[in-house]
Amino acid sequence: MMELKTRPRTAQTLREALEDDIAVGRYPPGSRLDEVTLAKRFAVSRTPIREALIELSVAGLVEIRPRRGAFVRDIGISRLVEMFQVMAELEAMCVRLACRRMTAQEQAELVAAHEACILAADQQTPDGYFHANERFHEAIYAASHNGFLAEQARALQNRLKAYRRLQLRVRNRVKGSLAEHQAIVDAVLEGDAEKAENVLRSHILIQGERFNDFVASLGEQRS
Amino acid sequence: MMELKTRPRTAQTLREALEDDIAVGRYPPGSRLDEVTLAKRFAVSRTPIREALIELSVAGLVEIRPRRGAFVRDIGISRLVEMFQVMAELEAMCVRLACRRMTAQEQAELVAAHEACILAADQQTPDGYFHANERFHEAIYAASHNGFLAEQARALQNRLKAYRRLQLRVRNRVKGSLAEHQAIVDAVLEGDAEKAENVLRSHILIQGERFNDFVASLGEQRS
DNA sequence: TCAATTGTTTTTGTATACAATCGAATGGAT
DNA sequence: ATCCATTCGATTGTATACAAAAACAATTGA
Repeated sequence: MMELKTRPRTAQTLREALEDDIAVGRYPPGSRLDEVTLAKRFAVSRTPIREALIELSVAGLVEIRPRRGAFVRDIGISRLVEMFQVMAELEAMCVRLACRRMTAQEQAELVAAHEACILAADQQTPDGYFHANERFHEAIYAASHNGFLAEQARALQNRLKAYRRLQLRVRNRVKGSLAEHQAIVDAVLEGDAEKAENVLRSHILIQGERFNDFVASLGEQRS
Repeated sequence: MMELKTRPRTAQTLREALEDDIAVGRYPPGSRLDEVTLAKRFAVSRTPIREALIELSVAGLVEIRPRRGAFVRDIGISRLVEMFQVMAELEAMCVRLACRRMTAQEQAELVAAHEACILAADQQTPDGYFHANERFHEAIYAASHNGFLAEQARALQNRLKAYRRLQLRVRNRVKGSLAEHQAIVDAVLEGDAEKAENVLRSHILIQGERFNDFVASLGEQRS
């Protein structure tokens, strides 16, 4: 047994805790989320656990099959590609708007985030790059000045988190990602909305494709 | 008092029932959704009511302020415009994909839906047009062959339902909507993805603008 | 040996009971 | 009369109890 009872100090919600556990692979896709087990783990009753699971199911991370329980949603590769396609379009929309509306501070933040990415890439710390990358994209969402769009983008990014993380393991992907970021920053600073949009769109789409390759290569190894 | 106890025969879920009640204006924006009242109305305990409210809050229709209850989300005019902007982009993406990938049956369904719209418009029954219109857009979502995208589009359309309904009351809007539909169908049949995308995008955006006008005109009346 | 049916056990779904918090009302002081 | 504090009521959040359904196991029959 010997389970850690719960996450220590941070007063996050149950939903967030479960979200992280799923993203980090503690509960792998397809696995069953037993209510009483979770209740014991977090030292609460089943009620708040159920409520958290319902939230996650609406958010799409978990699938609740009536009368038989909650399962970590196992996203097929084709659906994953679909999700990256939508993500690409949302982000493209974000930069397009950002080009027109972003303030000087927001431009500065974008550049700063980009430089943080470069730094993190130098240090060969993939997790560091992951976080810097999140900051970079967040800067774009915020600069769109469309709060609803930003929320949608964040929500979807969150759902894809686990897969994006994996994706960075692909050979030379960090380097490529960085070059694409550079092109995006350049286009934004030039005010070339169309170019920025196109570069960002393919920056995201490429992730879906690379992930596809990644999975395919796993399949080859096995055979 | 004299409340109807619950919707009669249809075995919809609690969430759907509340969704409809909100869309139809039974619970206007900003109003409080008292758990015990709802529980009595639907003749269930608070537990399933709470779970439904949580679903609605994640879906964005309801806002849960901790320790003080659930409220029908009052969407400000500017946020509404933001939502229509995103909706426009999602639908544009749908037709773009649909142009490339739709089957003959799907084309036929789109045309059929369009004809149903014309019919409903002739009969001057705004609610009839509303439903025919939903069918038309659903045809486009489905034809995108991107299941995730279709889900997102449906979800957002659902959130905007109440406002789209109101919006059709604007003078000559049905006529204009119909003309736009015709242009979309034409472009799709020609296989002109770019044209279809642009027409559909402005078809949605116009709704946000018209809604804006609508609200503004209400303001004038009051003063 | 395998299939099917029945009985047991586990787990979800719902109701109810209890605890904690918020807000309104009341009362007192300036 | 107004403002602040305290108390009481109402309502949310959580725990527990109960009902119903599904998964599982065992036993019986072919």
